[in-house]
Amino acid sequence: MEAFRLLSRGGVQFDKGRFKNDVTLFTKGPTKQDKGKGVAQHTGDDLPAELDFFKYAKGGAPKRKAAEGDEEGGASGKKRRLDDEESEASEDEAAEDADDGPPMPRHKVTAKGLNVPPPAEKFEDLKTRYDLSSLILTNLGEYGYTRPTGIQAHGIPILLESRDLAAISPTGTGKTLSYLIPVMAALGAPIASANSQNGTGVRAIILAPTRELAHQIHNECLKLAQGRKWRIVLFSKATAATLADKSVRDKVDIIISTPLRLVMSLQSSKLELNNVRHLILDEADRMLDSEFLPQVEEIVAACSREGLQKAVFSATLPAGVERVAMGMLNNPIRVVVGLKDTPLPLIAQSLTYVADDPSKLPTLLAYLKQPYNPPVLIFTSSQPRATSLAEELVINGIPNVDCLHAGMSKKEREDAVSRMRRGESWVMVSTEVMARGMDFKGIREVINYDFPQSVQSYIHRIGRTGRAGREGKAITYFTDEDAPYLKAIANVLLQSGSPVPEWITKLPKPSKMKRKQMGKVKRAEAVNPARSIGRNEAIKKRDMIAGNKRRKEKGAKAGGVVGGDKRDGAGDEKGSE
DNA sequence: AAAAAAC
Repeated sequence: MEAFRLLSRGGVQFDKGRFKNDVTLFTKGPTKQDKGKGVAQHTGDDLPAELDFFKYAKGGAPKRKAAEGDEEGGASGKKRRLDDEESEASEDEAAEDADDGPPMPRHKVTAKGLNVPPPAEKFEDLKTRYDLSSLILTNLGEYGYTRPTGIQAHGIPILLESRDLAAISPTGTGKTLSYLIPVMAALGAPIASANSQNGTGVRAIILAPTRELAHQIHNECLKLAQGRKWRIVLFSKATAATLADKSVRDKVDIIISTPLRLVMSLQSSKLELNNVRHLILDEADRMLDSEFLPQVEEIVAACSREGLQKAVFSATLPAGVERVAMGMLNNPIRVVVGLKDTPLPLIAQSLTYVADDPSKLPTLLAYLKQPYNPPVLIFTSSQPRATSLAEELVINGIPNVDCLHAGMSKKEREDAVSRMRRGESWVMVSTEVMARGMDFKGIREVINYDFPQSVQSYIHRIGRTGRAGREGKAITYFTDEDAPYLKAIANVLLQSGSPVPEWITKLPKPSKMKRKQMGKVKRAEAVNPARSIGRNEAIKKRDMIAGNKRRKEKGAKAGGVVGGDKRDGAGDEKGSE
Protein backbone atom coordinates (compact mmCIF):
# COMPACT_ATOMS: atom_id res chain seq x y z
CA MET A 1 0.00 0.00 0.00
CA GLU A 2 2.67 2.49 1.01
CA ALA A 3 4.77 1.62 -1.94
CA PHE A 4 1.83 2.11 -4.21
CA ARG A 5 1.04 5.52 -2.83
CA LEU A 6 4.53 6.69 -3.52
CA LEU A 7 4.46 5.28 -6.99
CA SER A 8 1.15 6.82 -7.81
CA ARG A 9 2.34 10.19 -6.64
CA GLY A 10 5.22 9.94 -9.00
CA GLY A 11 2.62 9.50 -11.69
CA VAL A 12 4.39 6.65 -13.41
CA GLN A 13 2.67 3.50 -12.31
CA PHE A 14 -0.71 5.07 -12.33
CA ASP A 15 -3.70 3.09 -13.44
CA LYS A 16 -7.39 3.67 -13.07
CA GLY A 17 -8.31 0.49 -11.25
CA ARG A 18 -5.74 0.98 -8.57
CA PHE A 19 -6.65 4.56 -8.08
CA LYS A 20 -10.28 3.65 -7.62
CA ASN A 21 -9.22 1.23 -4.95
CA ASP A 22 -7.20 3.85 -3.24
CA VAL A 23 -10.02 6.31 -3.23
CA THR A 24 -12.39 3.76 -1.78
CA LEU A 25 -9.97 3.45 1.08
CA PHE A 26 -10.14 7.16 1.44
CA THR A 27 -13.91 7.42 1.59
CA LYS A 28 -13.61 4.53 4.00
CA GLY A 29 -15.60 3.15 6.81
CA PRO A 30 -17.56 -0.08 6.58
CA THR A 31 -19.39 0.78 3.39
CA LYS A 32 -22.87 -0.43 3.91
CA GLN A 33 -26.03 1.05 2.55
CA ASP A 34 -25.72 2.38 -0.91
CA LYS A 35 -28.09 5.28 -0.96
CA GLY A 36 -27.31 6.51 -4.41
CA LYS A 37 -26.93 3.75 -6.92
CA GLY A 38 -23.45 3.61 -8.18
CA VAL A 39 -22.18 6.33 -5.93
CA ALA A 40 -19.50 5.65 -3.38
CA GLN A 41 -21.20 7.00 -0.31
CA HIS A 42 -19.67 8.88 2.53
CA THR A 43 -20.34 6.93 5.64
CA GLY A 44 -21.60 8.53 8.79
CA ASP A 45 -18.43 8.36 10.84
CA ASP A 46 -16.39 9.55 7.94
CA LEU A 47 -18.39 12.68 7.39
CA PRO A 48 -17.30 15.12 10.09
CA ALA A 49 -13.56 14.78 9.58
CA GLU A 50 -13.66 14.47 5.87
CA LEU A 51 -16.26 16.98 4.89
CA ASP A 52 -15.49 20.00 6.96
CA PHE A 53 -16.23 22.15 3.99
CA PHE A 54 -19.42 22.38 6.03
CA LYS A 55 -17.52 24.89 8.05
CA TYR A 56 -19.23 27.85 6.53
CA ALA A 57 -22.68 26.35 6.61
CA LYS A 58 -22.26 25.91 10.34
CA GLY A 59 -20.91 29.39 10.74
CA GLY A 60 -17.46 28.29 11.73
CA ALA A 61 -14.89 25.63 11.19
CA PRO A 62 -15.07 22.61 13.42
CA LYS A 63 -12.22 22.58 15.85
CA ARG A 64 -9.54 20.22 14.75
CA LYS A 65 -7.38 18.00 16.83
CA ALA A 66 -4.04 19.39 17.93
CA ALA A 67 -2.05 16.21 17.58
CA GLU A 68 -2.29 13.09 15.58
CA GLY A 69 -4.61 10.47 16.89
CA ASP A 70 -6.23 12.20 19.82
CA GLU A 71 -9.98 12.02 20.27
CA GLU A 72 -10.39 10.30 16.98
CA GLY A 73 -10.69 6.58 16.79
CA GLY A 74 -11.62 3.80 14.44
CA ALA A 75 -11.99 4.44 10.78
CA SER A 76 -11.59 8.18 10.94
CA GLY A 77 -8.42 7.86 12.99
CA LYS A 78 -7.04 5.70 10.26
CA LYS A 79 -7.98 8.24 7.69
CA ARG A 80 -6.21 10.96 9.60
CA ARG A 81 -3.02 9.01 9.53
CA LEU A 82 -3.23 8.71 5.80
CA ASP A 83 -3.70 12.44 5.52
CA ASP A 84 -0.72 13.13 7.66
CA GLU A 85 1.47 10.87 5.62
CA GLU A 86 0.36 12.70 2.55
CA SER A 87 1.42 15.95 4.07
CA GLU A 88 4.96 14.74 4.46
CA ALA A 89 5.37 14.91 0.75
CA SER A 90 4.10 18.40 0.48
CA GLU A 91 3.56 21.56 2.41
CA ASP A 92 0.22 22.11 0.83
CA GLU A 93 -1.72 21.15 3.85
CA ALA A 94 -2.78 24.71 4.12
CA ALA A 95 -3.63 26.58 7.25
CA GLU A 96 -6.38 28.08 5.17
CA ASP A 97 -7.98 24.71 5.34
CA ALA A 98 -8.01 24.56 9.09
CA ASP A 99 -5.84 21.53 9.07
CA ASP A 100 -2.66 20.84 10.90
CA GLY A 101 -0.04 18.22 11.13
CA PRO A 102 3.52 17.46 12.09
CA PRO A 103 6.36 19.54 10.71
CA MET A 104 6.71 18.79 7.04
CA PRO A 105 9.01 19.55 4.14
CA ARG A 106 7.92 22.59 2.21
CA HIS A 107 7.79 23.72 -1.31
CA LYS A 108 10.74 25.73 -2.32
CA VAL A 109 10.08 29.39 -1.66
CA THR A 110 11.91 32.13 -3.48
CA ALA A 111 11.69 35.74 -2.37
CA LYS A 112 13.14 38.55 -4.44
CA GLY A 113 13.37 42.18 -3.49
CA LEU A 114 15.24 44.65 -1.31
CA ASN A 115 15.61 43.81 2.38
CA VAL A 116 13.38 40.77 2.45
CA PRO A 117 12.35 40.06 6.05
CA PRO A 118 13.03 36.51 7.25
CA PRO A 119 10.07 34.11 7.25
CA ALA A 120 8.10 33.32 10.39
CA GLU A 121 8.11 29.61 11.00
CA LYS A 122 5.48 29.82 13.71
CA PHE A 123 2.55 32.10 14.32
CA GLU A 124 4.06 32.81 17.74
CA ASP A 125 7.09 34.32 16.00
CA LEU A 126 4.75 37.01 14.73
CA LYS A 127 3.90 37.92 18.27
CA THR A 128 7.50 38.22 19.40
CA ARG A 129 8.68 39.98 16.25
CA TYR A 130 5.74 42.16 15.37
CA ASP A 131 3.60 42.12 18.48
CA LEU A 132 0.75 40.40 16.70
CA SER A 133 -2.30 40.66 18.91
CA SER A 134 -3.13 37.73 21.15
CA LEU A 135 -6.68 37.86 19.92
CA ILE A 136 -5.67 36.99 16.37
CA LEU A 137 -3.37 34.25 17.63
CA THR A 138 -6.14 32.84 19.77
CA ASN A 139 -8.58 32.93 16.88
CA LEU A 140 -6.08 31.15 14.66
CA GLY A 141 -5.75 28.38 17.23
CA GLU A 142 -9.48 28.33 17.74
CA TYR A 143 -10.00 27.46 14.08
CA GLY A 144 -7.21 24.93 13.96
CA TYR A 145 -4.58 27.01 12.18
CA THR A 146 -1.48 26.03 14.08
CA ARG A 147 1.39 26.46 11.70
CA PRO A 148 1.97 28.89 8.84
CA THR A 149 2.11 27.52 5.31
CA GLY A 150 4.94 28.56 3.02
CA ILE A 151 3.21 31.63 1.69
CA GLN A 152 2.07 32.62 5.17
CA ALA A 153 5.54 32.21 6.69
CA HIS A 154 7.06 34.46 4.03
CA GLY A 155 4.20 36.77 3.14
CA ILE A 156 2.96 37.84 6.56
CA PRO A 157 6.28 39.39 7.76
CA ILE A 158 6.62 41.24 4.46
CA LEU A 159 3.17 42.76 4.78
CA LEU A 160 3.67 43.48 8.48
CA GLU A 161 6.76 45.48 7.54
CA SER A 162 4.53 47.62 5.34
CA ARG A 163 6.06 46.38 2.13
CA ASP A 164 4.31 45.84 -1.17
CA LEU A 165 4.09 42.22 -2.22
CA ALA A 166 3.45 40.04 -5.25
CA ALA A 167 2.72 36.55 -3.95
CA ILE A 168 2.46 33.47 -6.13
CA SER A 169 1.48 30.29 -4.33
CA PRO A 170 -0.41 27.19 -5.52
CA THR A 171 -4.11 26.65 -5.06
CA GLY A 172 -5.19 25.74 -1.55
CA THR A 173 -2.01 26.86 0.23
CA GLY A 174 -3.49 29.50 2.47
CA LYS A 175 -3.14 32.73 0.53
CA THR A 176 -6.23 34.26 2.11
CA LEU A 177 -4.80 34.21 5.61
CA SER A 178 -1.47 35.48 4.32
CA TYR A 179 -3.06 38.85 3.74
CA LEU A 180 -5.89 38.83 6.27
CA ILE A 181 -3.61 38.32 9.26
CA PRO A 182 -1.24 41.24 8.54
CA VAL A 183 -3.99 43.56 7.41
CA MET A 184 -6.00 43.00 10.55
CA ALA A 185 -2.89 43.24 12.69
CA ALA A 186 -1.91 46.53 11.06
CA LEU A 187 -5.33 48.02 11.56
CA GLY A 188 -5.04 47.41 15.28
CA ALA A 189 -8.13 48.63 17.03
CA PRO A 190 -11.48 48.90 15.29
CA ILE A 191 -11.98 52.35 13.86
CA ALA A 192 -14.97 52.95 16.10
CA SER A 193 -12.70 52.80 19.13
CA ALA A 194 -11.86 56.49 18.67
CA ASN A 195 -8.16 55.93 18.23
CA SER A 196 -7.02 59.19 16.64
CA GLN A 197 -4.54 57.35 14.44
CA ASN A 198 -7.34 55.61 12.65
CA GLY A 199 -8.68 58.64 10.82
CA THR A 200 -12.13 58.31 9.35
CA GLY A 201 -13.33 55.93 6.71
CA VAL A 202 -12.46 52.48 5.49
CA ARG A 203 -8.82 51.50 6.00
CA ALA A 204 -8.50 48.28 4.03
CA ILE A 205 -9.92 47.03 0.75
CA ILE A 206 -9.81 43.46 -0.48
CA LEU A 207 -10.84 42.84 -4.08
CA ALA A 208 -11.86 39.49 -5.55
CA PRO A 209 -13.24 38.59 -8.98
CA THR A 210 -16.48 36.86 -7.97
CA ARG A 211 -19.17 37.37 -5.39
CA GLU A 212 -18.73 33.85 -4.13
CA LEU A 213 -15.05 34.37 -3.47
CA ALA A 214 -15.61 37.73 -1.79
CA HIS A 215 -18.14 36.02 0.42
CA GLN A 216 -15.70 33.28 1.34
CA ILE A 217 -12.96 35.79 2.17
CA HIS A 218 -15.44 37.68 4.31
CA ASN A 219 -16.15 34.52 6.27
CA GLU A 220 -12.45 33.95 6.88
CA CYS A 221 -12.05 37.54 7.97
CA LEU A 222 -14.89 37.23 10.47
CA LYS A 223 -13.16 34.25 12.01
CA LEU A 224 -10.00 36.25 12.68
CA ALA A 225 -12.00 39.20 13.95
CA GLN A 226 -13.98 37.24 16.48
CA GLY A 227 -14.01 38.95 19.84
CA ARG A 228 -13.44 42.49 18.56
CA LYS A 229 -15.99 44.89 17.19
CA TRP A 230 -14.52 45.33 13.76
CA ARG A 231 -16.79 46.47 10.98
CA ILE A 232 -16.00 44.18 8.13
CA VAL A 233 -18.30 44.71 5.20
CA LEU A 234 -18.98 42.33 2.36
CA PHE A 235 -19.86 44.87 -0.30
CA SER A 236 -23.09 44.28 -2.17
CA LYS A 237 -25.95 46.35 -3.43
CA ALA A 238 -27.61 46.07 -0.04
CA THR A 239 -24.58 46.83 2.12
CA ALA A 240 -23.52 49.63 -0.22
CA ALA A 241 -26.92 51.19 0.36
CA THR A 242 -26.52 51.10 4.12
CA LEU A 243 -23.24 52.98 3.68
CA ALA A 244 -24.93 55.85 1.91
CA ASP A 245 -24.89 57.56 5.30
CA LYS A 246 -21.39 58.97 5.70
CA SER A 247 -21.40 58.61 9.48
CA VAL A 248 -21.97 54.90 8.97
CA ARG A 249 -19.29 54.35 6.36
CA ASP A 250 -16.77 56.38 8.33
CA LYS A 251 -16.87 53.60 10.91
CA VAL A 252 -16.11 50.75 8.53
CA ASP A 253 -12.76 49.01 8.94
CA ILE A 254 -12.51 46.64 5.99
CA ILE A 255 -14.43 46.30 2.75
CA ILE A 256 -14.36 43.09 0.77
CA SER A 257 -15.79 43.54 -2.69
CA THR A 258 -15.81 42.81 -6.37
CA PRO A 259 -14.36 45.71 -8.36
CA LEU A 260 -17.38 46.94 -10.25
CA ARG A 261 -19.54 47.13 -7.17
CA LEU A 262 -16.98 49.37 -5.51
CA VAL A 263 -16.52 51.51 -8.60
CA MET A 264 -20.23 52.17 -8.75
CA SER A 265 -20.24 53.46 -5.20
CA LEU A 266 -17.25 55.65 -5.99
CA GLN A 267 -18.92 57.11 -9.03
CA SER A 268 -22.07 57.93 -7.15
CA SER A 269 -19.93 59.53 -4.44
CA LYS A 270 -21.21 57.10 -1.88
CA LEU A 271 -17.76 56.13 -0.78
CA GLU A 272 -14.39 57.73 -0.06
CA LEU A 273 -11.20 55.75 -0.14
CA ASN A 274 -8.86 58.46 1.09
CA ASN A 275 -8.21 56.65 4.37
CA VAL A 276 -7.34 53.29 2.79
CA ARG A 277 -3.97 51.98 3.97
CA HIS A 278 -4.09 48.46 2.55
CA LEU A 279 -5.29 47.33 -0.84
CA ILE A 280 -5.22 43.61 -1.65
CA LEU A 281 -5.93 42.05 -5.02
CA ASP A 282 -6.82 38.40 -4.71
CA GLU A 283 -6.65 36.34 -7.92
CA ALA A 284 -4.45 39.12 -9.16
CA ASP A 285 -3.98 37.93 -12.72
CA ARG A 286 -7.73 37.92 -13.15
CA MET A 287 -8.10 41.32 -11.50
CA LEU A 288 -5.52 42.79 -13.83
CA ASP A 289 -6.83 41.32 -17.07
CA SER A 290 -8.25 43.65 -19.67
CA GLU A 291 -11.78 43.39 -18.35
CA PHE A 292 -11.12 44.24 -14.73
CA LEU A 293 -8.05 46.43 -15.07
CA PRO A 294 -9.83 49.75 -15.74
CA GLN A 295 -12.02 49.21 -12.70
CA VAL A 296 -9.10 48.26 -10.52
CA GLU A 297 -7.13 51.27 -11.72
CA GLU A 298 -9.99 53.53 -10.81
CA ILE A 299 -10.06 52.07 -7.31
CA VAL A 300 -6.29 52.38 -6.93
CA ALA A 301 -6.49 56.01 -8.01
CA ALA A 302 -9.19 56.68 -5.43
CA CYS A 303 -6.99 55.32 -2.65
CA SER A 304 -5.25 58.65 -2.26
CA ARG A 305 -3.67 58.25 1.17
CA GLU A 306 0.09 58.53 1.36
CA GLY A 307 1.90 55.22 1.87
CA LEU A 308 -0.86 52.96 0.60
CA GLN A 309 0.25 49.36 0.87
CA LYS A 310 -0.61 47.19 -2.13
CA ALA A 311 -0.34 43.46 -2.49
CA VAL A 312 -1.35 41.01 -5.18
CA PHE A 313 -1.95 37.28 -4.71
CA SER A 314 -2.54 34.44 -7.12
CA ALA A 315 -1.64 30.88 -7.98
CA THR A 316 -0.83 32.00 -11.52
CA LEU A 317 0.71 35.19 -12.81
CA PRO A 318 1.60 35.23 -16.51
CA ALA A 319 4.58 37.41 -17.40
CA GLY A 320 2.52 40.11 -19.09
CA VAL A 321 0.20 40.52 -16.14
CA GLU A 322 3.10 40.38 -13.74
CA ARG A 323 4.61 43.39 -15.43
CA VAL A 324 1.36 45.27 -14.91
CA ALA A 325 1.30 44.20 -11.28
CA MET A 326 4.91 45.17 -10.65
CA GLY A 327 4.27 48.55 -12.26
CA MET A 328 1.52 49.11 -9.74
CA LEU A 329 3.54 48.11 -6.72
CA ASN A 330 6.08 50.23 -4.88
CA ASN A 331 9.48 48.60 -4.25
CA PRO A 332 7.79 45.20 -4.13
CA ILE A 333 8.96 41.85 -2.89
CA ARG A 334 8.09 38.92 -5.09
CA VAL A 335 7.48 35.60 -3.40
CA VAL A 336 7.00 32.38 -5.34
CA VAL A 337 6.03 29.16 -3.58
CA GLY A 338 6.76 25.98 -5.50
CA LEU A 339 6.94 26.14 -9.26
CA LYS A 340 5.06 28.93 -10.92
CA ASP A 341 2.06 27.80 -12.97
CA THR A 342 2.23 24.22 -11.75
CA PRO A 343 -0.68 22.49 -10.00
CA LEU A 344 -0.36 20.37 -6.90
CA PRO A 345 1.18 16.94 -7.44
CA LEU A 346 -1.56 15.45 -5.27
CA ILE A 347 -4.05 15.99 -8.05
CA ALA A 348 -4.13 12.97 -10.38
CA GLN A 349 -4.79 14.52 -13.75
CA SER A 350 -5.87 12.82 -16.94
CA LEU A 351 -6.98 13.70 -20.45
CA THR A 352 -9.92 11.96 -22.12
CA TYR A 353 -10.45 12.06 -25.86
CA VAL A 354 -14.11 12.52 -26.75
CA ALA A 355 -13.89 13.24 -30.48
CA ASP A 356 -16.58 15.89 -30.67
CA ASP A 357 -19.12 17.77 -28.64
CA PRO A 358 -22.00 15.28 -29.07
CA SER A 359 -19.80 12.54 -27.62
CA LYS A 360 -19.24 14.36 -24.36
CA LEU A 361 -22.58 13.77 -22.70
CA PRO A 362 -22.65 9.99 -23.24
CA THR A 363 -19.10 9.82 -21.91
CA LEU A 364 -20.00 11.80 -18.81
CA LEU A 365 -23.21 9.84 -18.21
CA ALA A 366 -21.34 6.56 -18.41
CA TYR A 367 -18.82 7.93 -15.93
CA LEU A 368 -21.43 9.13 -13.47
CA LYS A 369 -23.35 5.88 -13.61
CA GLN A 370 -20.36 4.00 -12.31
CA PRO A 371 -19.12 4.43 -8.75
CA TYR A 372 -17.44 7.80 -8.39
CA ASN A 373 -16.48 10.02 -5.50
CA PRO A 374 -18.86 12.88 -4.87
CA PRO A 375 -18.87 15.75 -4.75
CA VAL A 376 -17.60 16.26 -8.28
CA LEU A 377 -17.28 19.68 -9.87
CA ILE A 378 -17.88 19.96 -13.62
CA PHE A 379 -16.77 22.95 -15.67
CA THR A 380 -18.44 24.10 -18.86
CA SER A 381 -17.52 27.00 -21.11
CA SER A 382 -20.69 29.05 -20.89
CA GLN A 383 -23.76 29.66 -18.78
CA PRO A 384 -26.23 28.06 -21.20
CA ARG A 385 -24.04 25.00 -21.44
CA ALA A 386 -23.84 24.74 -17.66
CA THR A 387 -27.60 24.93 -17.32
CA SER A 388 -28.36 22.56 -20.14
CA LEU A 389 -25.76 20.05 -18.98
CA ALA A 390 -27.19 20.06 -15.47
CA GLU A 391 -30.60 19.61 -17.02
CA GLU A 392 -29.47 16.67 -19.12
CA LEU A 393 -27.89 15.00 -16.11
CA VAL A 394 -31.13 15.30 -14.15
CA ILE A 395 -33.14 13.99 -17.08
CA ASN A 396 -30.83 11.03 -17.24
CA GLY A 397 -31.35 10.17 -13.61
CA ILE A 398 -28.14 11.42 -12.03
CA PRO A 399 -28.96 12.28 -8.39
CA ASN A 400 -28.21 15.53 -6.56
CA VAL A 401 -27.19 17.61 -9.53
CA ASP A 402 -26.65 21.31 -9.00
CA CYS A 403 -25.76 24.24 -11.17
CA LEU A 404 -24.04 27.53 -10.48
CA HIS A 405 -23.25 30.36 -12.85
CA ALA A 406 -23.38 34.13 -12.80
CA GLY A 407 -26.56 34.29 -14.83
CA MET A 408 -28.46 33.03 -11.85
CA SER A 409 -29.97 35.31 -9.22
CA LYS A 410 -28.01 36.21 -6.12
CA LYS A 411 -30.22 33.97 -4.05
CA GLU A 412 -29.94 31.03 -6.44
CA ARG A 413 -26.17 31.40 -6.35
CA GLU A 414 -26.08 31.57 -2.57
CA ASP A 415 -28.35 28.56 -2.26
CA ALA A 416 -26.19 26.55 -4.62
CA VAL A 417 -23.06 27.41 -2.65
CA SER A 418 -24.64 26.43 0.64
CA ARG A 419 -25.89 23.13 -0.76
CA MET A 420 -22.33 22.54 -1.82
CA ARG A 421 -21.01 23.48 1.63
CA ARG A 422 -23.50 21.19 3.28
CA GLY A 423 -22.54 18.31 1.03
CA GLU A 424 -25.93 18.06 -0.59
CA SER A 425 -24.58 18.45 -4.09
CA TRP A 426 -22.98 15.41 -5.60
CA VAL A 427 -22.52 16.87 -9.02
CA MET A 428 -22.03 20.60 -9.39
CA VAL A 429 -22.08 21.94 -12.93
CA SER A 430 -20.56 25.38 -13.23
CA THR A 431 -18.65 27.93 -15.28
CA GLU A 432 -15.46 29.90 -14.72
CA VAL A 433 -17.22 31.62 -11.85
CA MET A 434 -16.26 28.66 -9.66
CA ALA A 435 -12.79 28.26 -11.07
CA ARG A 436 -10.91 30.57 -8.75
CA GLY A 437 -10.41 30.67 -5.05
CA MET A 438 -13.43 28.69 -3.97
CA ASP A 439 -12.51 26.39 -1.12
CA PHE A 440 -14.84 23.44 -1.05
CA LYS A 441 -12.55 21.08 0.68
CA GLY A 442 -14.69 18.02 0.05
CA ILE A 443 -14.40 18.14 -3.73
CA ARG A 444 -12.90 14.84 -4.87
CA GLU A 445 -13.02 15.23 -8.58
CA VAL A 446 -13.01 17.97 -11.16
CA ILE A 447 -14.19 17.26 -14.68
CA ASN A 448 -13.42 19.75 -17.42
CA TYR A 449 -16.40 18.97 -19.63
CA ASP A 450 -15.38 21.84 -21.85
CA PHE A 451 -11.70 22.40 -22.42
CA PRO A 452 -10.28 25.31 -20.39
CA GLN A 453 -9.44 28.42 -22.38
CA SER A 454 -6.02 28.90 -20.85
CA VAL A 455 -3.39 27.16 -18.81
CA GLN A 456 -4.29 29.51 -15.96
CA SER A 457 -7.91 28.52 -16.14
CA TYR A 458 -6.90 24.86 -16.10
CA ILE A 459 -4.71 25.26 -13.04
CA HIS A 460 -7.33 27.17 -11.10
CA ARG A 461 -10.14 24.82 -12.08
CA ILE A 462 -8.39 21.63 -11.04
CA GLY A 463 -7.14 23.40 -7.93
CA ARG A 464 -10.67 23.14 -6.53
CA THR A 465 -9.75 19.59 -5.60
CA GLY A 466 -6.69 18.22 -3.82
CA ARG A 467 -6.87 20.81 -1.08
CA ALA A 468 -5.64 20.35 2.48
CA GLY A 469 -3.16 17.69 1.49
CA ARG A 470 -5.86 15.39 0.18
CA GLU A 471 -5.74 13.58 -3.07
CA GLY A 472 -7.79 14.91 -5.90
CA LYS A 473 -8.67 13.77 -9.36
CA ALA A 474 -9.05 15.90 -12.46
CA ILE A 475 -10.36 14.70 -15.80
CA THR A 476 -10.27 16.88 -18.89
CA TYR A 477 -12.31 16.06 -21.99
CA PHE A 478 -10.83 17.15 -25.26
CA THR A 479 -12.19 17.11 -28.78
CA ASP A 480 -10.59 17.59 -32.15
CA GLU A 481 -11.42 21.27 -31.87
CA ASP A 482 -9.38 21.55 -28.68
CA ALA A 483 -6.26 20.19 -30.34
CA PRO A 484 -4.51 23.57 -30.71
CA TYR A 485 -4.39 24.04 -26.96
CA LEU A 486 -3.98 20.42 -25.97
CA LYS A 487 -0.22 20.46 -25.84
CA ALA A 488 -0.05 23.40 -23.46
CA ILE A 489 -2.31 21.62 -21.00
CA ALA A 490 -0.49 18.32 -21.50
CA ASN A 491 2.72 20.06 -20.47
CA VAL A 492 1.07 21.13 -17.25
CA LEU A 493 0.16 17.50 -16.53
CA LEU A 494 3.69 16.37 -17.21
CA GLN A 495 5.22 19.08 -15.04
CA SER A 496 3.11 18.07 -12.08
CA GLY A 497 3.73 14.37 -12.45
CA SER A 498 0.61 13.12 -14.20
CA PRO A 499 1.00 10.77 -17.15
CA VAL A 500 0.20 11.88 -20.70
CA PRO A 501 -0.20 9.57 -23.70
CA GLU A 502 2.87 9.70 -25.84
CA TRP A 503 1.11 10.83 -29.00
CA ILE A 504 -0.06 14.00 -27.31
CA THR A 505 3.44 14.96 -26.32
CA LYS A 506 4.42 14.55 -29.97
CA LEU A 507 1.79 16.93 -31.30
CA PRO A 508 3.07 19.62 -33.64
CA LYS A 509 3.57 23.18 -32.52
CA PRO A 510 0.33 24.93 -31.61
CA SER A 511 0.81 27.61 -34.23
CA LYS A 512 0.60 25.11 -37.08
CA MET A 513 -2.41 23.47 -35.54
CA LYS A 514 -4.13 26.77 -35.08
CA ARG A 515 -3.90 27.50 -38.76
CA LYS A 516 -5.52 24.18 -39.48
CA GLN A 517 -8.30 25.09 -37.12
CA MET A 518 -9.22 28.22 -39.01
CA GLY A 519 -12.82 28.36 -40.01
CA LYS A 520 -14.03 25.95 -37.41
CA VAL A 521 -17.59 26.35 -36.24
CA LYS A 522 -18.24 27.73 -32.79
CA ARG A 523 -19.25 25.40 -30.01
CA ALA A 524 -22.94 24.80 -29.50
CA GLU A 525 -24.60 26.96 -26.93
CA ALA A 526 -26.35 24.04 -25.31
CA VAL A 527 -24.80 20.68 -24.64
CA ASN A 528 -25.88 17.90 -26.92
CA PRO A 529 -28.57 15.72 -25.41
CA ALA A 530 -27.86 12.04 -25.14
CA ARG A 531 -31.23 10.88 -26.42
CA SER A 532 -34.75 12.15 -26.55
CA ILE A 533 -36.61 9.23 -25.00
CA GLY A 534 -38.29 9.37 -21.61
CA ARG A 535 -37.99 13.09 -21.48
CA ASN A 536 -41.52 14.05 -20.63
CA GLU A 537 -41.70 12.85 -17.08
CA ALA A 538 -38.13 13.88 -16.52
CA ILE A 539 -38.81 17.41 -17.66
CA LYS A 540 -40.70 17.99 -14.44
CA LYS A 541 -37.44 17.59 -12.62
CA ARG A 542 -35.88 20.38 -14.57
CA ASP A 543 -37.27 23.05 -12.32
CA MET A 544 -35.17 21.59 -9.55
CA ILE A 545 -32.22 23.10 -11.28
CA ALA A 546 -31.60 26.66 -10.36
CA GLY A 547 -31.00 28.91 -13.27
CA ASN A 548 -33.21 26.99 -15.61
CA LYS A 549 -35.89 29.62 -15.76
CA ARG A 550 -33.41 32.39 -16.18
CA ARG A 551 -31.60 30.61 -18.90
CA LYS A 552 -34.78 30.53 -20.90
CA GLU A 553 -35.40 34.19 -20.38
CA LYS A 554 -31.88 35.00 -21.45
CA GLY A 555 -32.17 32.64 -24.34
CA ALA A 556 -35.34 34.32 -25.49
CA LYS A 557 -33.68 37.69 -25.26
CA ALA A 558 -30.70 36.48 -27.20
CA GLY A 559 -32.87 35.15 -29.96
CA GLY A 560 -34.00 31.82 -28.59
CA VAL A 561 -30.79 30.02 -29.35
CA VAL A 562 -30.99 27.83 -26.31
CA GLY A 563 -34.72 27.61 -25.89
CA GLY A 564 -36.93 24.57 -26.33
CA ASP A 565 -35.76 24.13 -29.89
CA LYS A 566 -32.22 23.31 -28.93
CA ARG A 567 -32.75 19.66 -29.61
CA ASP A 568 -33.67 20.26 -33.19
CA GLY A 569 -30.64 22.42 -33.43
CA ALA A 570 -28.43 19.63 -32.19
CA GLY A 571 -27.48 18.87 -35.74
CA ASP A 572 -25.96 22.29 -36.13
CA GLU A 573 -22.65 21.15 -34.79
CA LYS A 574 -22.40 18.14 -37.02
CA GLY A 575 -20.37 20.07 -39.52
CA SER A 576 -17.92 21.23 -36.93
CA GLU A 577 -16.02 18.07 -36.23
C1' DA B 1 -7.59 33.90 -28.42
C1' DA B 2 -12.03 34.10 -26.00
C1' DA B 3 -15.67 33.59 -22.55
C1' DA B 4 -17.08 34.81 -18.06
C1' DA B 5 -17.62 37.96 -14.58
C1' DA B 6 -18.24 42.45 -12.60
C1' DC B 7 -23.70 45.62 -12.37
